[in-house]
Amino acid sequence: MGGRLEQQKEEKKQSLLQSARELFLEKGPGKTSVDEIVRRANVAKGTFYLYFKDKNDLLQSVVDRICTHILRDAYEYEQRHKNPDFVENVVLIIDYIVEYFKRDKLTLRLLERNFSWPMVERNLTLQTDSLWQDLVRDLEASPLARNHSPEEMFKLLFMIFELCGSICYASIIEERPDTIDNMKPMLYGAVRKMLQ
Amino acid sequence: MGGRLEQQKEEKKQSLLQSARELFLEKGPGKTSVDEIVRRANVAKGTFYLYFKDKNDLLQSVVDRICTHILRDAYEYEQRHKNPDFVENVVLIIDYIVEYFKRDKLTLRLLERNFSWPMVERNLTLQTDSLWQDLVRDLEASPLARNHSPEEMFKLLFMIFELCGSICYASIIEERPDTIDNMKPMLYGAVRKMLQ
Amino acid sequence: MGGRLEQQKEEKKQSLLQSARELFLEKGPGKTSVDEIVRRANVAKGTFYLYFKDKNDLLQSVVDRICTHILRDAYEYEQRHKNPDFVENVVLIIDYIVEYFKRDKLTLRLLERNFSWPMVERNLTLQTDSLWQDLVRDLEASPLARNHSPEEMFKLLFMIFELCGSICYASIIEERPDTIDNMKPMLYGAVRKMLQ
Amino acid sequence: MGGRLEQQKEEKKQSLLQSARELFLEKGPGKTSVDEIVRRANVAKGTFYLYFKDKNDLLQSVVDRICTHILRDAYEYEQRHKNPDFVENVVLIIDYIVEYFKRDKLTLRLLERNFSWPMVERNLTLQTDSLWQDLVRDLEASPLARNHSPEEMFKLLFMIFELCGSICYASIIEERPDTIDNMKPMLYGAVRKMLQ
DNA sequence: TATGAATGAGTATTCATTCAT
DNA sequence: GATGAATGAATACTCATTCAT
Repeated sequence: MGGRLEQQKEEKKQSLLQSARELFLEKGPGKTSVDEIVRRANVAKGTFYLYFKDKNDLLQSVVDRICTHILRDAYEYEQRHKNPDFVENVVLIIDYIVEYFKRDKLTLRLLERNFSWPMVERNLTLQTDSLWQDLVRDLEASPLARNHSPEEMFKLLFMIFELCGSICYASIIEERPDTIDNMKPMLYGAVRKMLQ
Repeated sequence: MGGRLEQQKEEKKQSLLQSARELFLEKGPGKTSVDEIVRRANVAKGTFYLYFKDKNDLLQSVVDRICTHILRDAYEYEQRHKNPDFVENVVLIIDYIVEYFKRDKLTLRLLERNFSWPMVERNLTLQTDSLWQDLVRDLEASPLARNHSPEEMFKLLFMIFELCGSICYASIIEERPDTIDNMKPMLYGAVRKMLQ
Repeated sequence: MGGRLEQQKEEKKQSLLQSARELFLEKGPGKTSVDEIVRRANVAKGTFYLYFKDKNDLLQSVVDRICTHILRDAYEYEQRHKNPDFVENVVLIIDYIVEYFKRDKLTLRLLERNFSWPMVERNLTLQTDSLWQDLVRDLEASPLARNHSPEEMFKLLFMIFELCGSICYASIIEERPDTIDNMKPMLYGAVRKMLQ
Repeated sequence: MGGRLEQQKEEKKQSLLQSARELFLEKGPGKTSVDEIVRRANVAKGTFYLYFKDKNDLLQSVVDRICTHILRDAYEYEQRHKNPDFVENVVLIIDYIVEYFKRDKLTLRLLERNFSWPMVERNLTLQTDSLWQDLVRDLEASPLARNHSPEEMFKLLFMIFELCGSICYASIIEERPDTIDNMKPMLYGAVRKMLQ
């Protein structure tokens, strides 16, 4: 009993989310109308407002999902290439993200500089997710933890991610002050120094 | 060199710029209409398009002016408090900017994370301005210059400013991940490490 | 006579009526959606249409009930304060209504100028209700009945109630052309003259 | 200098007013969209908002004009059929209005019970208009003026007009409690009594 | 140069009603 | 009887830009 209806509802929501993501990437959220979204999702206009408060609410959901996805992949990547040095593991994560945005400029443009601490933060804090629990464990086991409280370490990571987001946007989207490939050594250098 | 006329034209442009700045700060550029701008500037609608290509062009000008202003003040502040250590002079500049945004959240909100390397960059490169020529001279005279090419040093500074802008926005506007006062030690620590 | 079921149905209807009345008073019928009504009544959307043809039907019912209620109270009041003069008894009823609306502007606003002869009229005509039968008996026994047919007397009363509704609305809601307290003497004077 | 542009502007406004009046009469203000109004007026959507704050503002203007027009005609009619008795002159005005609404039910429906004291009142008070100045003079010269202050007399007239509006609406539109022709004697009787 | 009237495309959101379960 | 998900028509209003004067 029961599943059918719930399932159909979930499908509609997913359809909306999917269509919106595509259109936001193609034309930007500002230039995307609710009309287009529902048309592409094959859903009635009113249905949209059954699942989302307004266009911004939907945008938020889309961005959240994208960020979560990227971060999860980044962490998995780090797990697969793990090495003994904590600092290098962080660089690994940053590098994954940089490479991701190099391949997917559209997403970077959508996220603008807003990449994701909302997400990271929430995940780190809630720790509902075993992936992040592991990351936290790694953090706390790192040599850095000797000189820093957990809170300080979070702030440090926060700064690193903000820096990463800003530099990606500036260099990949605007080639400012140079291409990302020319910025990478300096960026990673900065990350390493910050974690000393 | 028909002074009178030129002067009147300049006044209109300034008036437009001034009104726009006020309104952008009060309500954000998105919620400010060209109509309101010209009304406040006491200028006819059509006149607007004699001086600016479109609303975005105007926004750009407003932001440029604000950034230039802040940076100039920051540099002057640094000149007045100069000390022998190059790194600490950079921290001085950053600190001035942070304190400025603490006092003037509205401006920070307007600039968003977009604070201003557009400006700095251009100025540093063009070097039309004696203030910046001095900064460049200082840069090149610093111990850092021994291990870094001028270009690398610019990039390093670029990263520092981006980091500063991002952290100001996150912490001052959204108190994320903490208040700016609690973030400051970490931020300045990061800056110092990056310049080692 | 399956009491239980009938009772539950009646409860739903009452609940709908009650919620609607509250909302109509608070926000006006135009600004009240069926959605809100059913939500407040703890009833499913579809259920609404089991009990009422549409929103207007419900509004009609609400207004009817309110008018019936006020008129019943007005008549009871008159019965308690009865005096030998028929004209003064009518003034008593009018005064009760005026005072009621003075206390309850929200209801007056909902009724607008539409106060209620729909109700009175119907009741007087149908005479299903012993209260009104008494009023009619009083009417027919009054000195006025000597010069007027019963029909004329109804019309006269109709006019008096319409006048009362209009003046209440104008003076209580809009203080036009003056406050109700300043209008009262003139209004009651007019009523007395009309009944001469 | 001059006229041409102002004239064109006035024409647009008139066109809007005219189209709106037609549509409001045909379908009611609620069922008339701004779209339809501008289409019929051959004017762009935005132009509408150059001349009127919103649909309600326009409705207000339309109603004002109609009321002014009817009242002016009523007064002129009275002037043409003037007789020595003040009371009968008032009845003349009321009768003109009743007959007008008998012929033009659409307008009555549009006005609903809201006929027009806004207008009368304003006109009487402002007295910018010689027609109304005459009416006021007549009022003050009438025998009634001996027992009543000017203010009381205005209130009395106000009540008479409200009664007239209510009874017209009820009897002409809804035949409640009877046709207007059957109500007329009673209505005029009431007016005469009220002015005694 | 300067004006400001005119434009009309563009969009988010609401809501009464239905109907499959 | 009861539900509540789905519908999609309907609508007011904004605003950047142009162009005749």
